[in-house]
Amino acid sequence: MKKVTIHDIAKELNITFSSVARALNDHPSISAATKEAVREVAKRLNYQQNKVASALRSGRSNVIGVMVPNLGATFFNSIILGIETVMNENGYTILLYQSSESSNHETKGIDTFLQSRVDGIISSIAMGTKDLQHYYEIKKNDIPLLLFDRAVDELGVPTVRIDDYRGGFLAAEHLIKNGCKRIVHISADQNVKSFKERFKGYKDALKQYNRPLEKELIFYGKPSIELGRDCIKQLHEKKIDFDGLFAFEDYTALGVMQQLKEYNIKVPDEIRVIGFANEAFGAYISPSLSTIDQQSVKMGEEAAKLFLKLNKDHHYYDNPPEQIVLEPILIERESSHI
Amino acid sequence: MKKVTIHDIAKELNITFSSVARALNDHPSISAATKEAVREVAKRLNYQQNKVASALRSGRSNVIGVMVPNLGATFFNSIILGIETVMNENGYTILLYQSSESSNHETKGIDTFLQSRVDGIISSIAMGTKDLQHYYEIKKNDIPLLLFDRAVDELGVPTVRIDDYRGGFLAAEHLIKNGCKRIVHISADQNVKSFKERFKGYKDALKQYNRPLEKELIFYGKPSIELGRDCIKQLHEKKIDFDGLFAFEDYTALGVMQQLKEYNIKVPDEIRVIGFANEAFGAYISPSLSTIDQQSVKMGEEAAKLFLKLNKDHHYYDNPPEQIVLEPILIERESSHI
DNA sequence: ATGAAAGCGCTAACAG
DNA sequence: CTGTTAGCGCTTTCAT
Repeated sequence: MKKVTIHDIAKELNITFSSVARALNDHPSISAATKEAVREVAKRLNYQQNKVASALRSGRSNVIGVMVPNLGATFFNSIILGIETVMNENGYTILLYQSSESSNHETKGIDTFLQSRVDGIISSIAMGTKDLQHYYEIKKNDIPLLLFDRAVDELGVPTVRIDDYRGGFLAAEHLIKNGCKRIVHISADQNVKSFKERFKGYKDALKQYNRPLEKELIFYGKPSIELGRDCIKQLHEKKIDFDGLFAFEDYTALGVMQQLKEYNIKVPDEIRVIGFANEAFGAYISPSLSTIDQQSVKMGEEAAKLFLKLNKDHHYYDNPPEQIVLEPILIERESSHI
Repeated sequence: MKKVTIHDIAKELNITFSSVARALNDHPSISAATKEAVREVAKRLNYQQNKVASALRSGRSNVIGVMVPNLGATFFNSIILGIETVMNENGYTILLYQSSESSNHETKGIDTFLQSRVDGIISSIAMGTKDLQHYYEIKKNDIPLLLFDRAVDELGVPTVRIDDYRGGFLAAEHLIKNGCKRIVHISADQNVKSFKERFKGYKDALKQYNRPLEKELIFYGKPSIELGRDCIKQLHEKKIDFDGLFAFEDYTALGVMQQLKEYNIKVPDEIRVIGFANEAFGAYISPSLSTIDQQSVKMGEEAAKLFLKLNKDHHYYDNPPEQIVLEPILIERESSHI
């Protein structure tokens, strides 16, 4: 079945194909009668606009490239949900790419986006990315770029993230207010900005409430259940005394709770625990896990909205890059309650 | 910055743009020397192929439309992960669309896919979809269509799903083997095929082990924690005796466990519970939840692979539609163990 | 092995 | 209000 084009419609009506095109695009200088007739024939012939041709000619594709480090993470899936919802309402479609935290894949994805002539790119930078060359390439091509979560100021593009510092502060403050005197913090690789910020929030909360920062209460590792268990084992072996624990992400906090249970140490009675990220499981384990919500769906929505706002008049890069910072939300559950 | 095209490269080398095109596409009848030279200049000028033009002319876009009912569900996110991984390795990019379980949205999405001249569509049908018109439209356009999970035979297209019947059977059989005499089943809307099949598996397991099917042990409702709690409340009020429970999905099973805990009924000692879907939280609650794994990532991978295989020689619809049925996997955890 | 030429289906500037 | 015309950047057939 040969695809029907505007030429077929034109022939049917004895008008030119450009009139048809205008009618279909609801151009003001086309009579209502013609529009009506064109639409009728278009429907009858089952016409489908060829967006590829349209994109080639007009230079606009109505496609947005969305790049995430990891499609396996709830956080990024929620972001995609937010972006897709808003973008779709505004007539854009999502071209999806996963960098798998690799700079190479990321570069390939961005190449694909540029080659596909996307109208913009919304991305969260892969952990493996040191050289930002491929991101500069986007700007050089004058393609709107927006970064979320794993953002970096150096690029000078709009960003949406949450206030990790504030999240860390809230978590630590919450434990302090719940009577904790010696609060352990488990963190990770300090060149991931969010983790560093959470740590900083913790430190400043201690300072503000006149608590000392104690080296023996700080741990580092890779986000995992195992990390949490290990830390508790170490604390136990070294007989280090503590009554609160703030883990930089929920799975680590989960490991902590599991290991404490094995040692028969009661949460929250003896140790109060809080995580970060508000993973789905936290509400269902017992005791349920207090945590900091990152508003991931909202982050996606805000990213899309900011993008659309800045792109409205096609002066995306004209002003200093706007930065949206979302408030983290303290979720108080059983694990931290006195 | 004006985009560089094959014409620019041609000018630079004093050859025609068609030679450049051929060189870049590694056409056999181009000398190695020319190819080399072209590639060098292309790199130097930072040439980026315009896929839009290529797609328009060739009729192939290397884009696959992926439609899911709900981007908020872990299940579909895992499927997307599987599809993206395999498709990406094979040079395809994913155009993503969410139907939100609405037939209208779904139709709009499929229109977009067709207008974007995708090379194929991989979809899971929205719950709200009764009329399959828009899916027939895809076939009429001779665009390869593959359905996963929410598949329907009527369309006569390749499908990938898990054996829900077998899953239901495995779940019920597992409870029987763990000594359960009276097994409750919670299901839902029986016009969702998967749910009906799970129920059928349950019934046949009972039959095979010479257990009667008892109406008072069967419940229906909308997948939710509340549903699980409600059922337990009803069973409790009516003082119905039971020692096993198979919920058609994990959140319902979670509600069951929560309510049993409130009644101080011990799982698994007094009641053994199993869910379906292997949601992330199941491993972390206590007692941990036994369930049936749906192999969602694998389902996505298999969908992509089958699509690619059938599309290899561009005779996608030439043979009777291939059906892949994945085996559900019984995950034995604490909630069902004697 | 390379060149010439046509055209995919549309948008948009210009002309009337 | 409608028609004419010229491409967008590429693939591909037919010549040479």
